[in-house]
Amino acid sequence: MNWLSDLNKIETTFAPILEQWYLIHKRDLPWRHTRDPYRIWLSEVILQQTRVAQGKPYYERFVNTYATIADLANADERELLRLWQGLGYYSRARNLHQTARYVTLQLDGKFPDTYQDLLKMKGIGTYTAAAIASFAFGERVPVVDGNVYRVLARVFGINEDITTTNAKKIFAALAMRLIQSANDPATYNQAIMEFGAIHCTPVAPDCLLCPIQQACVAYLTGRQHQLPVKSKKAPVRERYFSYLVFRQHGKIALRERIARDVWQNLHDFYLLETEDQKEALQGLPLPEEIGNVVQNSVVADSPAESVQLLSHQRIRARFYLIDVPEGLIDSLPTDLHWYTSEEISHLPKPVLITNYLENLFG
DNA sequence: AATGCGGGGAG
DNA sequence: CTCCCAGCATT
Repeated sequence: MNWLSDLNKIETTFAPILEQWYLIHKRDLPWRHTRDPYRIWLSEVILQQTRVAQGKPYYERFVNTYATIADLANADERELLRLWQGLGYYSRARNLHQTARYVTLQLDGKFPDTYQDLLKMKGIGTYTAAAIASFAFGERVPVVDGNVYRVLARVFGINEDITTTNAKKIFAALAMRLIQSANDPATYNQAIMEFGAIHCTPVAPDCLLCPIQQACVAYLTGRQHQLPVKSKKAPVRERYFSYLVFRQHGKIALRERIARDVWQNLHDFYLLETEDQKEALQGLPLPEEIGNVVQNSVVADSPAESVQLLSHQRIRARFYLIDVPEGLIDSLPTDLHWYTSEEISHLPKPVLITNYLENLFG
């Protein structure tokens, strides 16, 4: 059958075509100049769900601060989180630290060097394991990330919803067949992601200059903009935060967030969350533990609302600056700690908090 | 199989 | 505004 031979042809020529395209069009990125598994791992974790432009300065700071995995293993976790601040998905930083310690202490500093062993590390899933295995060790295992889903869905006309388990199996199997024809697995893996990132882009793919245009099912059927199929995500949760910013002698009270919630292990102020919008301190249900203090303190702020948009929540926050009189400090909750502005600058904090403090301190 | 987890840039 | 980014862990 004709269609069968055509399909086989594109399956075997796909990888070499992309590899050739890559050699001409690739960007010069810092992690492409090393085969050190530590640096490759670092770059891959930073780039999880993160654009190259956003992650690049963080990568530079991390390799400068922690030159080796042993340095990272010995790092203070708070300092590490401070360096990660602003990048989001903070569990990545904690998992990074945990794996650095495991490799340094339990594996005698020898980074796992196969896909299967890499998968066992905290924070390393199928994508990152494939990336490290191929980039650092040349293993012939395909990366499947958001770029790959998009490129393969279009070229091969796959309509499966990419958020489903079935789709993951289909794409993984196809990717495994395709990489068999690559001249070099590492180059091919870089190539397909780079191709998705700068050529076969989500909104405006450059089909007119595409090297596989005549083999692309989406192009030939005019469905570039329908593929890949991705089901709707859950609606954004609305949350209302009222922060009580206790201040005394220029120090401010913060505490570490420990609940299973956004910004775990980062620092913020005393927080009252309500089910609906509260526009003034008077409307807040003040708990016993702070009621006395607030009643007898000077409230300096009549705060405007600041909004922090996450991908899954919209947090509307108001900050009430509260000058605590002498003697009342002992009646505040014990998990609050007092810091100077200098000390606060070293604490890892959400962007919402950092922005407020910049406003406060100038 | 579903859900939660940040922040920012592009269009 | 919407989409989605070199995903992963947990339940």
